Amino acid sequence: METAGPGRRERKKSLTRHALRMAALRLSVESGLQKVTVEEICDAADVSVRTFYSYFPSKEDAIIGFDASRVEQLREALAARPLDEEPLWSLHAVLGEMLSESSEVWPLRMQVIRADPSLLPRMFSSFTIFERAMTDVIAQRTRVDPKTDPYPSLVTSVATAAFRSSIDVWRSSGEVEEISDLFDHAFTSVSNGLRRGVATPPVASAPSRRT
Amino acid sequence: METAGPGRRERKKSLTRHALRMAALRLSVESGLQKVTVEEICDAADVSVRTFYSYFPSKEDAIIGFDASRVEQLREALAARPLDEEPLWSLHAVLGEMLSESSEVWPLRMQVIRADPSLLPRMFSSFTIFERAMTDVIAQRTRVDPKTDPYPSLVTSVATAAFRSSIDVWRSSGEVEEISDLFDHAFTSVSNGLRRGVATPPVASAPSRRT
DNA sequence: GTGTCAAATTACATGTTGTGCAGAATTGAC
DNA sequence: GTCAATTCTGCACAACATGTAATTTGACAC
Repeated sequence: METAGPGRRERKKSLTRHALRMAALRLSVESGLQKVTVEEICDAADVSVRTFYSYFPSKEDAIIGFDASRVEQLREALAARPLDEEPLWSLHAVLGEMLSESSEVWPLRMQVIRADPSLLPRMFSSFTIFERAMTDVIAQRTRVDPKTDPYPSLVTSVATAAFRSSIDVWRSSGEVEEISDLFDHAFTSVSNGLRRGVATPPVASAPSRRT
Repeated sequence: METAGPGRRERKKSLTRHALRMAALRLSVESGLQKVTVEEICDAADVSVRTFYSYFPSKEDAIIGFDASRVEQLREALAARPLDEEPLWSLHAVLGEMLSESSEVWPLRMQVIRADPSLLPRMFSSFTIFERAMTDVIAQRTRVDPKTDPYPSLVTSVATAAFRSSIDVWRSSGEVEEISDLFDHAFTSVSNGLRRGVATPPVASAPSRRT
């Protein structure tokens, strides 16, 4: 055996974490998050209630929270973008990757949110750590101090705003349009300065996201 | 007497609401929101705990929540903007008004947030109802259906993103710069498509906000 | 294997939050 | 003054979230 990787301890931890998250999702899909108690989630995952709170600060975070490990992945993804790319489009690439990730949690997550839309703002709140990471990387790449130069913070918050808006419209339109189209369009529109009436040509200056 | 206005009932209600909010703010400034219990707030405002929850859904909302009445004011402010103004700049005007409002709550609010920055994301979450209102008005003004046309949603979320980012940078820079300058600069930058390296001339295409 | 240490899990106790409910008090209209 | 509607209140109660101390588990050296 050569799978050095993380030891049994770390492996069990992420297993428990995942079990808790999936239990929370599955139960919430059935009955709605509000009707599910932490105790039920823990019974399903076979851990004590107290342990739950050492993995997630609250019930909601098990559903819509952002993993610190995931943030690191995305940080590296952003750092790997070509240096001459406009930061806005680098973020487009990273967020697009996030959007199209075919994990098992997204469909369930969306189902829970559909039953309780008040979770959506809360989910976007949890993007804060992600935004901070992106801001840092962009500041590094553009060689400015994020504490004084507003640019890195502005680009990331605008990019996530485009992301948010795309999901919102996608949802309120009955989830009928292709979300990646809305997403691409949003970035093109932002890149054009959001001028009204400017017909945004279908992904003109946008590097294509899918290979 | 001719002050028809709202009757004694409504007047008392907003009085109680305000008393609760101020009590929550004052106590939180002293000890931090987490150390303050709802019971203490209610004692200070001289109402029962049960009554508190008929005014605010949670303790945090008393501090950073968005009044429905305030949303209506801002809705009207947006509707009153000239019709030929770019929506982005209409929002700039409305949000700017909000930023420079010299209410008694903002300084206290900011002090509480300074002691517990995790309230900031939560506060922005409460902007949701505001964003929905703005989206509606802009859809009306541009004569599109906000359910299918992504433009209104996109402009508002980008505008609030610029707002958010300005506050963030203002805070992390030690609150030393003039926030309205950061704010104006952010909108100019967005209007220019966020292109890096494009020297954003100090409020070029921006209509001046202050008379 | 055995011993040792650090980390993780656990049960227990506890304070707080948020809600349902039913009765008392207040308000405004007639 | 009567009456209906609204608001406030006290009480009960489930669920949340955290501190603490004891126990179990994994990692590592010998």
